[in-house]
Amino acid sequence: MFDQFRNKFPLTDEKWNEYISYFNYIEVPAKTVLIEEGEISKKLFIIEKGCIRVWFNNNGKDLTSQFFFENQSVASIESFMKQFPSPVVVETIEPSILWWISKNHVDKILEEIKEIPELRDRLINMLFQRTFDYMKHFFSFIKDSPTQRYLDLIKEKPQIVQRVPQHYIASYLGVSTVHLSRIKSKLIHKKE
Amino acid sequence: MFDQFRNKFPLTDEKWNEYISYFNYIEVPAKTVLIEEGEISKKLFIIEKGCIRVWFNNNGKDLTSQFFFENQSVASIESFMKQFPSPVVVETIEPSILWWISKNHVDKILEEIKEIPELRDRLINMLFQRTFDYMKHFFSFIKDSPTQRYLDLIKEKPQIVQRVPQHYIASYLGVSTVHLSRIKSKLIHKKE
DNA sequence: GGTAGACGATAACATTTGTTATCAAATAAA
DNA sequence: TTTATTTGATAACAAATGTTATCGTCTACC
Repeated sequence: MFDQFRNKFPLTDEKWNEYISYFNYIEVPAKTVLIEEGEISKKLFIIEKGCIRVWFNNNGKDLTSQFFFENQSVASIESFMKQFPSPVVVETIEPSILWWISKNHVDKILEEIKEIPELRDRLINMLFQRTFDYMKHFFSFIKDSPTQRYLDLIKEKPQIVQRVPQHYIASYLGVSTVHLSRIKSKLIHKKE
Repeated sequence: MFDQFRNKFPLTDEKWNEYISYFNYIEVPAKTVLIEEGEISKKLFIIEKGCIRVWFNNNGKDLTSQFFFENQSVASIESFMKQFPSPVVVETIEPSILWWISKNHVDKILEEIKEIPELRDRLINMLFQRTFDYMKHFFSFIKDSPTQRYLDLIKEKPQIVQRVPQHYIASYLGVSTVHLSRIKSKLIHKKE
């Protein structure tokens, strides 16, 4: 699992092995809640196999903010970084194989990494990149119609459309399940 | 202008004076375009007095993404950091007094700052914080009604409601000017 | 002072989207 | 296999929001 990333990190073998020894292997069924709403998140997950959804409860309505797949890391990021109650639920969609690492160990790694200029700069770039990604996602909400957002999703994140049940996609796009059905139906009839 | 920030930066007086010498003073009237759409942004601005709007053009429609006021720094941030064409326009709303600094100088300062652990960590925290702010803004779009977003705006950013013309606020909230008028009107009648 | 432009309210109508309910198909569990 | 659960489509109606047009007020500028 971790070997594929080995060459991306200019670390000694000792450090590398120390870091990967912090990770714990688990297998979980579909619909397993990994982090509950209100919980202070102490774990960050890496997905070896499977699919995870991050969502929050808005007056009983299920609102999905992100999906994650193989080789991505997942956490209730604000809760994990700042140690306050998680506003979101982190939950598997498919049966999944995961590796998790504790907050303490991540902090330790981060502190050490910051002293290595190359990795420090990469962390900073990653944070910039994340901001840009959020901006992009955010802009699409104000400027595009749900139909356009659905078309973009098919184009840019086909995995989501293929692997995720449609009502989760609706909650991700910010429309009702009924309306997403309508959108799909209209798209099909236009094509013909 | 810069003295008020002096004690926040653990720098020698020489460094501090060098850094502030990079800034250039300008005064501009209302509706001055500081960065055009498509331009590669070379400047970052700090507002001494006035108010700035960042917006982008979506099929002829004016969509506002952010407002900035006194003591805030403004740039077409993706364009400035990555040097690609700016997707947004940066424009004054009121007559403004500004200080700008060039990309080269910012890069120089950032490189030097990264070597000072306290400032480096503050930069990293700032980037995390920015991500969280974007997430928050983004979430409010999917979970709240325009009426709720307007009420939040009054509560959390009263400056915007007070100083910014209403049609810009509508474009910031993602609704038509007519609809924002309706929202205001309904709120007034409910209160009575 | 007068005039043009910017700004905001409102009405009438069109379009989009949500809600509730029902049904059918697929899937998982027993 | 049988049954329950999940998933998705569709119809009918309600609510939210956009569009276009008109009008009044205010402000900047000549």
